[in-house]
Amino acid sequence: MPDLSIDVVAKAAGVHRSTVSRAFSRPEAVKRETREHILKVAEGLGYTMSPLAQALRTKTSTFIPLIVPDITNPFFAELAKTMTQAADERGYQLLLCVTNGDPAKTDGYFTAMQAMYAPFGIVAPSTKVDTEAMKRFDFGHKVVVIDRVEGDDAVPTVTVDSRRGIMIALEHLHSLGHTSIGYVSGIAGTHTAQDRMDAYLELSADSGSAPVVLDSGSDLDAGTRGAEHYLEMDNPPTAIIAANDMVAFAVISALGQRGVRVPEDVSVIGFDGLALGARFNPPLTTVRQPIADMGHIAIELAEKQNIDGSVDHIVLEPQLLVRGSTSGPRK
Amino acid sequence: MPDLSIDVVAKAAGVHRSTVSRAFSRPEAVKRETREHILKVAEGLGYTMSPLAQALRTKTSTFIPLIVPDITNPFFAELAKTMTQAADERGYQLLLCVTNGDPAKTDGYFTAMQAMYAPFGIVAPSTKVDTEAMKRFDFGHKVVVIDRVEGDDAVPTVTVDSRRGIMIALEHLHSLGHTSIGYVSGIAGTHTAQDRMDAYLELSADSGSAPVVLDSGSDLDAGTRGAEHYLEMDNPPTAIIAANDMVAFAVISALGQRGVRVPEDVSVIGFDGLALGARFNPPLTTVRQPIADMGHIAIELAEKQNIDGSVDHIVLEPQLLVRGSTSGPRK
DNA sequence: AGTGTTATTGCAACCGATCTCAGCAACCGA
DNA sequence: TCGGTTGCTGAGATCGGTTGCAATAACACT
Repeated sequence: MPDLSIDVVAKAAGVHRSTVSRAFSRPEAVKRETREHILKVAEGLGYTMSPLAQALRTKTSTFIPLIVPDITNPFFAELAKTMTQAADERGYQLLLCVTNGDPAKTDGYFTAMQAMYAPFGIVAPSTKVDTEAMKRFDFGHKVVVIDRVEGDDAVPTVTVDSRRGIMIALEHLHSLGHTSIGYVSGIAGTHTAQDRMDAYLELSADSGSAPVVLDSGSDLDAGTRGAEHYLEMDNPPTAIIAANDMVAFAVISALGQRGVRVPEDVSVIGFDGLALGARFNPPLTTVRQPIADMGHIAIELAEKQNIDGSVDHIVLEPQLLVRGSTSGPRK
Repeated sequence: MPDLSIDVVAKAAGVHRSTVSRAFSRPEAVKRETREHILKVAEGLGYTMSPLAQALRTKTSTFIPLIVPDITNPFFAELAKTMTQAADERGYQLLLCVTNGDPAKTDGYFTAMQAMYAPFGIVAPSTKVDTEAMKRFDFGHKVVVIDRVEGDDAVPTVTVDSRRGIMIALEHLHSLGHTSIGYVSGIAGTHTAQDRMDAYLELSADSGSAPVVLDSGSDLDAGTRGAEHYLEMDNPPTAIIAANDMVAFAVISALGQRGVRVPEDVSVIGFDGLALGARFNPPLTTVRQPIADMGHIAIELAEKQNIDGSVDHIVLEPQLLVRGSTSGPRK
């Protein structure tokens, strides 16, 4: 294809290139027939504007970075999926940035995105976000965080109500007759992770039963360790709340290897609502986060902040998703 | 930050901007001290070159698109993960493009990437790739496909030896004493999927036992249907090969819901070697694909093609990964 | 000293758009 | 008929770099 630039189209349409430019990016500024003619000619040539050149000139592109610690984690994968779509709908291109939990990489992405004139970015952190540090980057001012942040900082956030989620899990388990309910903390050192744990501790105490934290680690093996701890107990709980679905999988897997069956011997409930959970063995009962909504909302918040500088903190409602990993306690 | 352009740095360093440009992109063309001075000044200012401006001028960027049908599928997620890293190491930025199985989207991404001067791209297809159609796009000439393609076409590819993989699975099962081995086909209508199926049919016949295809669909429910089919059989096989890990998960899950236990009642072996499989219940025995290698190789192939136009077809060796979902047949 | 390299650096056009400003024609009311 | 809008289009500078070419300096050799 002979290089297609705006000038080529302009010549072909017999107008100046500034007119072509306007025909595309500010249609109302061009006489109707002229515009239609130009568009037709452009179409015929198979011409599309160069996003690069546009970005360079206008200092604003359509790249929007989604910074996640690990795309292999289905939660982030689902988030990425809905966000690509949400971004697409609005004419953005999602740029997936994987940090592997290295905060330094986040910084690197920030400056890179700044250089690409990204209008804003979305960060799904793996640690408690230090908004102060973040703000040291120009780009830190145009970011939406998918987690809670400390204080009511000037960074928009989307989260699900952790306390409510744990409450739902607890209620479900109570309604099945469980009174001794353990907890396995999970991957990621986010505020969200912290909140879930705190909520468990608090609500558990409220209901009169002593909390049993089987593991409070934040690495991939929390589930395995939690299961081991469970096995060592004389009087293990009859149900376990896992801080997230991945941990729940690990718990059930580790338990299964020792001959403990779910939900016959012990009930397990996760937190996330991953699609994958439906195909687990057994299908995982879980507290569902509206991941798709989070993706859309994150982008909306970002746009909103960009326009009027408003900083919102959206807290979504979790939902109980009953599948097969919970049942009444073993007699 | 006051806009940092090459001219600012040039002024600060007391040289012309072309010298600054060279100091960065063609170091050997600048006197050593000058270069070091410039770099120091730039560093002090916190300056980095605009990839956009560079791309615009040189007509070649560092964006490399990875086109996948579904990032939610752990196979693609793992691929994306290793590829981001591989890309990073070579100074590229991976642009994740999700098609959701819509071929039209692939076309769209092609032209978009062309416009961004991506030097090349990687496609992990969800259907048999039509290289002819692909070549109609300029960008189709700079793509590496993660699948086999028809004929020895002019498109570089990376795959794992499907036949060998199925053979490994079969051998493993045979060695455990299984003689009746079923097969559940899987997600994706790729050549790879086809090859696995064909290999099963052929090798199965070779070994004297009649092939039992429990399901040949290519959607997400293949596993579930396969399990149902299994349950309806009078003389079900004692082992099942699943076309990929996700399907294996679904099969085991569906079976589990009907009280059929793996591996006690029936052995199941997957194909992919997903990390997730280690945390399944039971941990999934599977034929491992060297996904990390595939990512690196894909990028190498692309670079190679870019440089000398060579088109290679790399076929990797799969490996048996024995975990907990296979055992001897039930007596 | 004169001439021929070779190493460095500056100059200025160019990549493909955007956008301000100016020019021009048509239209309006007095 | 004339000054004043209003609507549309063209000119040309600009975004932040790259690069071929020319200019200059430094050094070698006859």
